[in-house]
Amino acid sequence: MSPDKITIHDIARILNVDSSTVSRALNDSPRVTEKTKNRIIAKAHELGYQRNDLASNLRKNKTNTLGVIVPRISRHFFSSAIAGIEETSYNLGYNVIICQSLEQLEREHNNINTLVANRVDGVLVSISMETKNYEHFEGLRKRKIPFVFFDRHLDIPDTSSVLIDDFQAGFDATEHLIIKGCEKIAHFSGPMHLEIYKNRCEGYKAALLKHDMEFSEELIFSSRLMEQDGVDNVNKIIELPYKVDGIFSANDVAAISALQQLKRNGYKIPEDIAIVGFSNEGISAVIEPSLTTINQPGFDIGKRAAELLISQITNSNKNFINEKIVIQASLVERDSSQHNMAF
Amino acid sequence: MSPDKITIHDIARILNVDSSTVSRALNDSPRVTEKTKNRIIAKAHELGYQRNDLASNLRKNKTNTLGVIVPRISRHFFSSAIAGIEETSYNLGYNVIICQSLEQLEREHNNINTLVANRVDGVLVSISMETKNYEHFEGLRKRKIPFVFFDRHLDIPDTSSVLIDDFQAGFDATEHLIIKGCEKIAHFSGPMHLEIYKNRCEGYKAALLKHDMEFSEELIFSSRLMEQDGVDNVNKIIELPYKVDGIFSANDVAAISALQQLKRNGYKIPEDIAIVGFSNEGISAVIEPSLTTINQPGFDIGKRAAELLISQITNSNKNFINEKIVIQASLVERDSSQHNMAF
DNA sequence: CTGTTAGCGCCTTCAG
DNA sequence: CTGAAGGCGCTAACAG
Repeated sequence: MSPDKITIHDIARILNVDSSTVSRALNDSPRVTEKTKNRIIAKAHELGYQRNDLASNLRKNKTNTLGVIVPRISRHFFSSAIAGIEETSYNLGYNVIICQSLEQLEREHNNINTLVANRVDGVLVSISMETKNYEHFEGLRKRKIPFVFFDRHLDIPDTSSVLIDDFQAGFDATEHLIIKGCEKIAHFSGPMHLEIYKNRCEGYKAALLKHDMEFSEELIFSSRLMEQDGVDNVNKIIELPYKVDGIFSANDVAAISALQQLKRNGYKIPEDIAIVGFSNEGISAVIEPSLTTINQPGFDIGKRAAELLISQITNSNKNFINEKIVIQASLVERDSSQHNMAF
Repeated sequence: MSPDKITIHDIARILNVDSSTVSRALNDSPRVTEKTKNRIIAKAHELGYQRNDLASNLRKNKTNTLGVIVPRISRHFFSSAIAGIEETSYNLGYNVIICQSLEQLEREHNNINTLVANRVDGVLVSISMETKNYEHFEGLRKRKIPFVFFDRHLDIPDTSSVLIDDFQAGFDATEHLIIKGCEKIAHFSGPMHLEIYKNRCEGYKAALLKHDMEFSEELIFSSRLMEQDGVDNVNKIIELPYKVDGIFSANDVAAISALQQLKRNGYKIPEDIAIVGFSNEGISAVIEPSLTTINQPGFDIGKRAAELLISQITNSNKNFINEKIVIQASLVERDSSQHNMAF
């Protein structure tokens, strides 16, 4: 007999029991004698048996697998979130299938189809920049596959999300700059149809309002989350007829490239211009202490999202309830999270 | 009929054909009339049918799924590699299941079991720091599941790997410092039982030798890839009775934390001490231009590894051949790879 | 406590 | 070109 492809039937035949007994023993059913159970387990081990989860899952109609869709795995925030998801899943006996949308709606659509075809028990998703409506998520709902948004979400009724309090974070970041004495604060934003960027911008505005500072559209710079954006924005800021002495960047990429571009132009940070940028575990470790950051706890968000999803899977009566977990982002001068130990 | 769980039998019944015809049509078999094929496809679409890949895979004994095991997803090099793997897999119709070993042998073992149970068609793995022998990979071989190492590998007969030319990279890095005029060059290493760190160190030694420079054990600092290591190493260097004017760090974490610690101590980079550190797409974008890096093309390695594995899966006669793809790491002053556009 | 039976949903011979 | 039949490997009812 070839050593690959041992089945419960092989074990059953060798031990002169029925395959269902083998199945029960291997699943640690209490309805098998300790003795036969041990015999079976020993033999299975000896033969190097590995259950075929495909068959098992097909039969049980449950895969213990979560699907995850992120815009881009290599963005540190998302890989941190995936690490959190994986950690929770591993502990709770779930596998994880990862998909990237690469910010494309069509791919996000395909990802969902793949996950459905693989009969995942639930889906965690952070939407692409192109995603503006939710019809493709209705397919999941129809199939009773629960899903939870994390970070980038759509405002769909009866849908759970794990989010950062972006309004508050934007407010804190801006107020921090105001308190430091900044008088002209620019804001680097992201695609404005994404809730997270809208909310961060609202926080920015609210902080200005609270401190009786003038708001000007001219100081809002949109962005496609590219490195070049930070450079371009700095070039525009330098051209302005007045002096900008603070920047609140809602995305880390622009914050860092802006920092470098400012330095190239002889600016001192934070003396000439203070910067507060969004960041997350790890990245802030490599940038200068001069750059204050709003820490996005990606790992924690992943963990919480996975926990929430799995609880919805387990208590199937709780599917598709509207549960919002809002996590506060913290303003830090220097990120000392343990997750920056390796990047 | 509930809208979830449509099967080929449902479609067959509605259309008064046999389920096998539906199966054929949906798989675009040439042995079905265009007309019935279209009828079937239209109806499937209308009902929102999604093939149950579990059943299909079980029957076909092929999952079109690759398993990936990495030490830690959130390390940027690995998330880049995963991005490359995912990209290739997506294009070639494969799914990807991701596992983390978290640098633990036991988890790596569990990961393999999980992947086997899920009947992946092949495995891509970068081993944990604890992995020193390969008995757990023999299980894969027995089951005829091909696997390919990338980056961190074991030297197993008849096993393919996609690697960086670490010796050459270490040599180049060190020679770069020598040419810049450094006379005392320290080396920050990693766990020495890992081939990659051993080879980088050998490259370092070879460069010193070529340029008639003295090699001293005192200037080799080992590391567990923690941020603290760079700090500790710098503190030791400062205490030395002679002046160290160059550092070649075989790991990015130590390079960056060392850079910061040196600055805290008033050193100017690269005037007082020049540093060359390993890095990879993205990370070097956030560090100072003063820090020269050896760029590890993680995305490319992932791509190549996935291509190689899938080709072995496809040509099953080519399984378990010893194919080594060696990729050159490039020394760059400033990484301008497109993949650093977002992190 | 163990065996028998019957599928999970799909694909693939083999007939017609 | 299409239908009938069988089985991938496993589990869950139902007997005994």
